[in-house]
Amino acid sequence: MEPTPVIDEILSTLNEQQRSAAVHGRDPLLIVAGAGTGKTTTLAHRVAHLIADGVNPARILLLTFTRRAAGEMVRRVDGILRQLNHLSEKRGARVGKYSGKQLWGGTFHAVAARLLRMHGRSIGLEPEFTVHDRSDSEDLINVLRTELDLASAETRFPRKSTCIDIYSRCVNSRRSLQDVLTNSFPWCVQYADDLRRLFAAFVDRKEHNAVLDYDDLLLFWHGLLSDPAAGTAIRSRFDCVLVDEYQDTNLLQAEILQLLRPDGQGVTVVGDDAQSIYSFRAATVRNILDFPETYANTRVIPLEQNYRSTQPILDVTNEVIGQAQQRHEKKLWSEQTQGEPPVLVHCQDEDEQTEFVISEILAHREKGVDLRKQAVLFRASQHSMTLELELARRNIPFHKYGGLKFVETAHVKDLMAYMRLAENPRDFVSGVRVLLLLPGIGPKRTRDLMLLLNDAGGDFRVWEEFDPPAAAKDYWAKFVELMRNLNGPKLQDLPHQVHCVFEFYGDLLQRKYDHADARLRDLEQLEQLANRFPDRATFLTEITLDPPASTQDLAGPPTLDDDYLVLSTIHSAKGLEWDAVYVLHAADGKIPSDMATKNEAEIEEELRLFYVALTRAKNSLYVCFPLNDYMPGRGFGRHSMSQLTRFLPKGIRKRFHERTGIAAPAADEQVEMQPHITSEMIRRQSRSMWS
DNA sequence: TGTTGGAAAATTTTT
DNA sequence: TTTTCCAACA
Repeated sequence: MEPTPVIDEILSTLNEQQRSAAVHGRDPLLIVAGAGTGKTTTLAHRVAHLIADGVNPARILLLTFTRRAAGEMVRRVDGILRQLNHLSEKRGARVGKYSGKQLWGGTFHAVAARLLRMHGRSIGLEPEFTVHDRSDSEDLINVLRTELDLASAETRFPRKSTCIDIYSRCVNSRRSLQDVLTNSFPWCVQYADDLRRLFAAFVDRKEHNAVLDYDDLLLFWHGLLSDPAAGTAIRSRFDCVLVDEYQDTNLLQAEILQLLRPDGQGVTVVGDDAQSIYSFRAATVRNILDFPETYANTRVIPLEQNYRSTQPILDVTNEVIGQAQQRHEKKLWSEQTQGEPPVLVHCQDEDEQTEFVISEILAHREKGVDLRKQAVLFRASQHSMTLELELARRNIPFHKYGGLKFVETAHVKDLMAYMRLAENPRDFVSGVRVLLLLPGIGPKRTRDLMLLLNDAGGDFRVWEEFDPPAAAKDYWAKFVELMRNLNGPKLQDLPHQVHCVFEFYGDLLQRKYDHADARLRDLEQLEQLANRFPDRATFLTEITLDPPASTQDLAGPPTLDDDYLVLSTIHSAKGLEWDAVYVLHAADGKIPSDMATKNEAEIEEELRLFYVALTRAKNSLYVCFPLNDYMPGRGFGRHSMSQLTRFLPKGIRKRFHERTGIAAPAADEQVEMQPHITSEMIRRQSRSMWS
């Protein structure tokens, strides 16, 4: 079917490169989209065009990096389609009603979970599996490490998180243990045999417990596609597959894409090699660089016109990324030739940096730039601690993205473990977590009770026979009743289930943790959150695969007059933009991070990360660096580390306006401006300090 | 089972 | 400097 004149009209808002990407046929397509070049717009128009061209939206798969990105994409596609329907009707053209709501969208992991619940049975995977997050996997590794007696070796065995890192990298980069150890974890090579035993047990145990972890979701999806019957079934579901942020996919994901569309027909990938920042998760920039060789007849379309930043900012970002050794040459340009030069701020110490950033943010607000149009970016979550305290003290609302999340706090994990054990009584890690909360019950009894439950086929009634130790007497009967009720007919309603767990667990929480009040309020929020999910399995899976990124996400859609500043790790800022951007701690040791300068490849990734931070800015860009700073393990002082980031050599510095920070007011002055502190501020603060 | 002390190791980004 | 791990003890 030829595109209608109506769709041509809608596509007329795109520039030439964008339009040719949108109307490209079914041959493999690689869109190399520089920062701020209208990537989302282009992709949304392409999807709308496909649908208008007769492709059933339910047969389009849109793989994104976060659920937020997926939601945004669906919203945009739907908007374009509504416009299309409207225009067609006005012209009296006969067109079917199009909708973007039926699109398959989500992260690789979320889509994997959906497909595995639908088709898993055909490869012998029961659909009732629960999903483990990273810390659950660490817990399981820890159990197995003890069982296999690996911990008592004379030399120190790698810690549990290192074990998971190694395992995960093997799976996601499709490389052998030996290979991964030699290249990425050379100090663990001596444990190769023990690790192999450990991982074998890990795989067995996950199967036995009916759980899948992040890596399994991809691995099993890959397996599903490799199976002749199931693979054909999945492949026949989709006509087109579009992948966003392709530079941050790993080899396993690239193979999944290839298995989905072996000939590349209907495949579109979008990305920017200059923004590849997830190699620690085994992402490889080779996926996007090698795409044209992998798929025959690939058309490569670059997007170079930037609609986000002013030219003075682009001049700097172009030069910064120009320092990279391996990249696709491209020069971003903007029609907005005028603008303030970016500012390089020399601060004596972190307090001065904080003072400068806050006063500048307030000045911008005075000039009409809302707080929500401004963002403070940093390399590591910890880097914003001082700023957060000061913002709270001055009553300036903010939201922090990245770092420790709500669902990773111990009390939320506890509550979720009850729900998960009810959903899947074979889930050993969740069972252990829940049982250990009871006084008088330790590792030994926990193990026995879980084995008992397993033998009973997951029927919690077997626990009624158990004679609890004195300390657990008060709790045991109530606990078993709770677990039975969670799976009984009386407690169908999900928020009510959460509430019942809350009532039982609240008591234990107060015995176990400090800040009990704040934690209890978190759990109330969780109860509210449960309202948004249709059933328990969906709730558990979604919360694990896409946890609320900030506390704001829990409060529901923000109201219009709700203005707040954004604080974010650079990683979590990917794909976003603000009028004014402040980059903190642009000093060697922090950017690039001390921990990521072992080799050239790592340093180059830090450079790209810095590039991502700078390219978030539309009009104003501030890069701050404190001269005197605290460095872990070295104490406080003026360090050689604390010099301006190596990513801004003299030549590039010339493009900045340089200035000094603002000294913090004297101590007594500060006391005078002390505002009232709300519980919300304290909660926000304390939350970020728990682990 | 639960707590405590001491030694050793790590210190970032996240689906 | 702080966190994590493990062994010994109550």
